[in-house]
Amino acid sequence: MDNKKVSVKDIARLANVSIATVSRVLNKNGRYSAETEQRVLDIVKQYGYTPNASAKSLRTNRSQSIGVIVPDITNEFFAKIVRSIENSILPYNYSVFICDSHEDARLENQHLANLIAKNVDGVIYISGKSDVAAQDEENDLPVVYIDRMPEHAYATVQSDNEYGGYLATEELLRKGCKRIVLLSDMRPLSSVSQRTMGYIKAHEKYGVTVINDLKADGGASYHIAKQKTAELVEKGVTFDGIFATNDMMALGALHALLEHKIEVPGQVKLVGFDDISLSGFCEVPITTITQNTERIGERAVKVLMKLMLGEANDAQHYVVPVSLNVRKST
Amino acid sequence: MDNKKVSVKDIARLANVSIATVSRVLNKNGRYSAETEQRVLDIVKQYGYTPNASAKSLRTNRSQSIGVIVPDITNEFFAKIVRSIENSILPYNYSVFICDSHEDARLENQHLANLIAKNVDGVIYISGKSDVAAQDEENDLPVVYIDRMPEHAYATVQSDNEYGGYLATEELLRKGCKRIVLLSDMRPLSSVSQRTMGYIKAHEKYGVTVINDLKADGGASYHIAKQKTAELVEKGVTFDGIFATNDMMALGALHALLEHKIEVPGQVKLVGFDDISLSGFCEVPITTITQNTERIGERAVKVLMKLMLGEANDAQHYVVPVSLNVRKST
DNA sequence: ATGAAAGCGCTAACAT
DNA sequence: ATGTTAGCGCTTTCAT
Repeated sequence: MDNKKVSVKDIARLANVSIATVSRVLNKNGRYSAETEQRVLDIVKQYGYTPNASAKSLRTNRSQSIGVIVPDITNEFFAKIVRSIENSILPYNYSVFICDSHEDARLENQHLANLIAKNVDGVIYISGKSDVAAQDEENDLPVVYIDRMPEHAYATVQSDNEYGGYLATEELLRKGCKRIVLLSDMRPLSSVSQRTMGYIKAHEKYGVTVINDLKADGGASYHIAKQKTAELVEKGVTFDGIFATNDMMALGALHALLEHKIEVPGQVKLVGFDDISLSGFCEVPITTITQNTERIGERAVKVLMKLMLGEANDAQHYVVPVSLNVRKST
Repeated sequence: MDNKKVSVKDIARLANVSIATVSRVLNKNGRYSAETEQRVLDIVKQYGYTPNASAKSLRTNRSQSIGVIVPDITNEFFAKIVRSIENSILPYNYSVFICDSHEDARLENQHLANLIAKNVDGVIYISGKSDVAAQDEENDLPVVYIDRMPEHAYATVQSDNEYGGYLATEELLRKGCKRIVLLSDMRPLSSVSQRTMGYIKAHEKYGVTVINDLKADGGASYHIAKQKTAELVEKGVTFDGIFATNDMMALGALHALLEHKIEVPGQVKLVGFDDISLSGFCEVPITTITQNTERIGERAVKVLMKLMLGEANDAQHYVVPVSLNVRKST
């Protein structure tokens, strides 16, 4: 965007070589003398030449950029993943388009179309879509799904959600809880059902019966969780533990309990999931499952690079470990 | 990225027109019959044709994408702005590159260079740089600065920081505080100095002397604020109010006070800035200044569009209103 | 080791 | 109203 942007042509002229040679030097393709290389590089530096990405992209059909589609960049958990993705791909000199889908499938598709039109080399995708990846199959765009796994996804990276659910529930069980409410997102997200599975398995392991009445489904939001919890209390349901499938819901539950003068962890113990900073900073710091956002982002980039370079011969599925972060609520 | 991507050429052939006509239809440049238009559009739809952005960009020298440089996408305040920017520019069919600078000037420059190489049409920039915008002047890339204002910036959008600082301090003053600690980021950020100015003006207005010993500078972080506040208490400094220039710092202060058994708002009242959700969810919900992230993003996009379209004849400086959100800490 | 030239897909003169 | 054509800046055969 300089007033008069210099091009290969200019560099070639100034260095007394052909444009082909300039291109070779710039791309380290060999077949030039050390001397020529130096000369070209000097001129390049002197004139602050940078190759025109559009031209390059047009010619090579690769754009050196990727897209990342997230449900809500405002959510710390997703923001951290995005940040890790960016950090991890920076060394490869890729740029990243961020698309916030607002948990809306229509917007997701629009964004995906935009990204394709922009010639991205690959996409990292946290999709709200529970099912298939139909349109991704058509075009052979490399896509790695993270956090939520649509069926038939070829490449995925996710936390060990089931074990996380297990750990969370086990923590409650070990601290003596017998009637544990499962406060879960009702959307058909793989992450949620996996966490639920962990909840069930922990019960089995500890020989405690899962009580279905204690399931309180709803949206993933703070408000719904708060309301659902309040309802349970007001209906007189007895319970001594809550496992919320994410921290925002755990926080909502906490507030509902506190408002009803129920002591945490005295009367009811509480575990969340994600480990967003809110869970550590609230009235009663909440025990939670830490997701390693750093690792998730790194791994997603690694896998995507593999796909983009055509080095992946078969499906790529990665699971990153989670850990229990015990705080005051248990 | 389809297996065999269709091009204007294909569409032209299939529709029995020239490629020029196809281009005209697609860009609504007129000089074609309604009938031709229909035919072309049908074919386009039928074959799912999308123009190659690289080619278009190469030809027109515009990429239909912008860059956004933020200090920390993980910070809810910045994330909200990013989201608003995205929402606002979506209708124009621009894509946005996100660059997280980690508050690091070197990274900022690298990102900026990358963006320029990627041919972005403009940049929205939350810079850590306190000074100038030297290199932006060279290349005539449209840049709008938000939140933090380097000197000589041509286009800026920011909150009414001074008034925010005034409102915050006034709230403390009106509730009877006489000795108000200013807990501020020591980095030379325009936003901080403006808020400080508001703090001073409020004192003047209410005839209360500003006590310089009560200034506690430090980084913008939770931990530093907590530590600084603890120090004040331990040194036996008397104060009855704290104005922290952002919510994370306010939270740090709150925790330090609580740990020292100082009642909030009983003994010390506290006001923050930003209105991130954390400030509403903590032990003692913190009174704060709400920044209208929505409006900031919208306005930034409006201004940037103006610049990109060459419609701005002179410097563009916008200030968006703030408001006081009274909670429990005052 | 180097150069000439074709062509990626598109837009915009310039014809007609 | 429509077509022909040059050329954006680059990579990549194919020569030499």
